Formats: sequence, structure tokens, C-alpha cells
Amino acid sequence: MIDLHDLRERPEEYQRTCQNKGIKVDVAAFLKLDAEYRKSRADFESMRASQNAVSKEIPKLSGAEKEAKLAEMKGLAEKLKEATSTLKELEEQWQKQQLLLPSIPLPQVPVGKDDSENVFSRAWGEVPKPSFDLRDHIRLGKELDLFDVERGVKIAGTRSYFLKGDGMRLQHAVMSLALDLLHKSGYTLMDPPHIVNWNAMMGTSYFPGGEEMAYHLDQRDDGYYLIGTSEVPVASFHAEEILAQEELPKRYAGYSPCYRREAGAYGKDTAGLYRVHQFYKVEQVVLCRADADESMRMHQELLGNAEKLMQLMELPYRVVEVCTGDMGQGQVYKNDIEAWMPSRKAYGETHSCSSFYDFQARRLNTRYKDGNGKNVFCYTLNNTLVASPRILIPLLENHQNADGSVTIPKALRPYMAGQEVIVPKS
RNA sequence: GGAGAGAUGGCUGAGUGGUUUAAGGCGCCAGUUUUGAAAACUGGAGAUCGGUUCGCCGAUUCAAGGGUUCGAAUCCCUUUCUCUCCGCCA
Repeated sequence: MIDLHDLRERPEEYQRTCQNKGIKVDVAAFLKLDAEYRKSRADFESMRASQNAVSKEIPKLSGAEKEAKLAEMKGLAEKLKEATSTLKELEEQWQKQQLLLPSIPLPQVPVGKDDSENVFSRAWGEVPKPSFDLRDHIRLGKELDLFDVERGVKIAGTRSYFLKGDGMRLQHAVMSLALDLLHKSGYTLMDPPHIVNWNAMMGTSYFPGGEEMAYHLDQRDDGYYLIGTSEVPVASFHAEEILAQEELPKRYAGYSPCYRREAGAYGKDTAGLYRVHQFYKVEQVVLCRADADESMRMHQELLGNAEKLMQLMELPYRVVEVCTGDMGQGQVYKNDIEAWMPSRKAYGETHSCSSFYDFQARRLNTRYKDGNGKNVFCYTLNNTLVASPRILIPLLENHQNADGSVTIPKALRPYMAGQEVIVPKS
């Protein structure tokens, strides 16, 4: 949701954003509806005002005088009923359409049509150039007995898997390291609800628009959805609240399974653990003051935390500036982190760091009292800290050895009972 | 799953059709008093939207939505949530 005063001030800017973000919204048409809606509302309110005024007089009257007034009011009540229904109709349309309006990206965001036009920013780590033939994570998974996709598909359909043995232990180790890292950095760890209502999906701006991506509970529990990320419940945590300025920034780390239908991704990344229906993720969520500098500081902090974890896991990665066409409706600034995946001979997206300014907070109605006692919408941000099993791909592939074993990065060993290497079963 | 009771401002809590413009209390803010504080006294204060001559004016808001009525916190219907008891259960 955006500030409609701002939209009325500079509609061209919003229309251009729609083009840049690839969103099909006609701003001029919305403004026309907006004017109509406000006119209808003014009409309704003035009728209501006169009704309220007369209602106060009626109990003081009696006899014929009272009868006359009542008859008169009956006519007004009918007109009001009509006015109410047109207002309701307009309001419904207005509400629906304003949820589709995008926020304007920061000036430094590159304009582009899709992820092919994202801009490389910087890289960390050495891309391995081994003297032996590299195995991909699927082969490593088989030889080291880390996961079983065939049986996953047997039990739960495409894009399903079992993690087992050291595969499961490795994932658990990654999550533990990740949670410890954020705990030490002062983040509040959270295990949130995995099933949420429509308001939470709308408030975090996944709905409307992302319905096809979410698992929707059946008629018996209609109106509830499986989360695709803990950002949804965690960012909604303070919905409808007014916080004190001193409490900000709020730093949260949500840990949860994530469920995604991956509709529209048929045939894409079908092999292995890259794109699956269910995965685990530690997600960083921040609520801060409505201040551009503060928001950017927090953005860099979130990005820095993710980079630190990548470095602890000794994984080569790069950071990209995401272009307008690859941004969401509400995001104003976004960086992806991509890990080097030898089997793809390419970097693959593992993290997504987003600044929303007040876009989500307006939908969620999360505010704070500023220094002047005024209620102001918070700014929100979020970034992946780590998601698994996708992270197992670079982890296994980058750390493999000529004999088919995989070396466990030092930082993970304490979480795997000191184990240093995963060796083939044979 | 069965039976019952509820949802009122920051909190507590009255209010069963019209001076309720939501009482009273607690907490909060300001002033008086005080060396300062406390206490006492006096006054003030919710949120959202629209309009505005920037003084204000109007509408909405008593869980949510609909209905009855000239008029609804109050009556009716639906939904959501909370609590108590019973059943089931990791």
C-alpha cells in the first residue's frame, strides 16, 4: 500500500514505476476512481450529518410535530441507504485496485525488464578449479547417501525429497550455525506459525498476486495458507500496533519450513534440490524508523549477516543489484546473493535482501510514535540468512574432494559432533 | 468434537433503543502548590478518513460483516476470536 497523497501529487512517477516493474496498472484510471469514491463519500457524510442532527431533536418533540419529522426522516433514510450502497461498491473497487499500486524504487536501482538485467556488484571467494572431474550434488547425494529424491517423489510427488543421514545432519548444522550467528548479533529468534490468514499474506504483499504460489487449505479451513517464508508471520507480528520509537529497530530471525507450489515453474530446475516444494529457512526481518539512512544502514546489516555466514561456510558468492523488472511490487531496493554452483557452472540465487520503506507497514498498520508524538508507519526490511536444502548444493559441490568425499567447513564442525568430512558409503 | 459464557478507550469497568457528546476508577500529559519530588487540586488527552479561511468542521470507530429502526454499544442473523467444563490427543 502506498501513500495516496503522494500518488495524487506525482502520478506520472507511479505510472513510470508500473512500466519499470512490469505491473499492469493504469494510474490515471485509478485516480478517476479515487475522485469518484471521495465524492460519493462526501455526499454520504453530509446526509449522515443531517440525519444525526435531526435524531437529536426527535426525542424532544411530540404529537403531530414528531410525526411529521419522522415521516421526513424516513425519506432521508431511504436516500441514505442508496448512497450507502453506491459508496460500498466504489469502496470495494477502490480498495482492490489500490492494493495493486507499486512503491517507487530508489533512484540508484537499475532499470531493467527481468533478472537478466540485474547488475553485478561484487564477488567474494575463489571459484574452485580442481584437477579432477567435479560431481554434481545429485551424484554426491547418492554416493554419500545424503538424500533420496526418488522416494520423495513416490510419497509426495514432484519436487519432493527425503534428506537423510549426514545430509540431514548437515542441514541441521547449517541452521544451528545461522541461528547462533543472529542470536549473537542481538536478533530475537522466532518459531512462527506456518499457517496464516489472508491478512498476513496481504499485509506482507504476497497477496493479491501471489495466490498461485501458496498452498491454500481446503474448504474446511478456508482462508488459511501455508507460508512460503517466515517473513509473512514475523513481519506481521506487530500488525495493528503502535510501537515506541525507542524499541526500534526490531531485529527478528524467523526459522520455519517454507512451502511453495512453484506453479508456473514446470520443467524448470527439476533435477535435485534446487527448486523444491518444501524447505527450511532462517529469515531476517527488521522494523525500523521511517528514515532513509536508517533503512539503508539496516539493509547493509542484513546483507552483511548473510555474507558473513557465506564466508563462515567458505562459499564463493557474488552480490547483485536487482533491477526494477525483477523487483516485487512493494520493494524499493533489493540485492540478491548468488552462490557459486559448480555443476551449473554459474552463480545461483541463494539470498534476497529487500527494503520496503513503509509499503508493508501501511498494509499491516504497524506504526510507532515519533519524537513529536505523531504516529508514523515503520519501515520494514528482510533478507534470507540461509535456506536449505538449496544451500547444500554449493556446500557439497564446492567442498568435494577427488576421492568423492566432502570436507565440512570448520565453522560447521562443532554442530556435527566434530566431524570433518563426509565419506562415501561404498 | 459436545455444552455454556463472553469480546466496550492504553488498562479496568458501567451501560438492554433517544441529554452516552461511552459513566467511574487506574495509568498518561499540562498547570497550581513545592527547594525538588510525591501527594492534593484544576484542566487536558484515542484512532482513521474527508474538508478547511489552519480557528476548526464533518463522518466513521464499542471484535468483524449484514439486517431491523427516523435513530443501535444496546434488538436480530452470520463470522472470527477468547474463557470455562466434558471428550479426544503429542
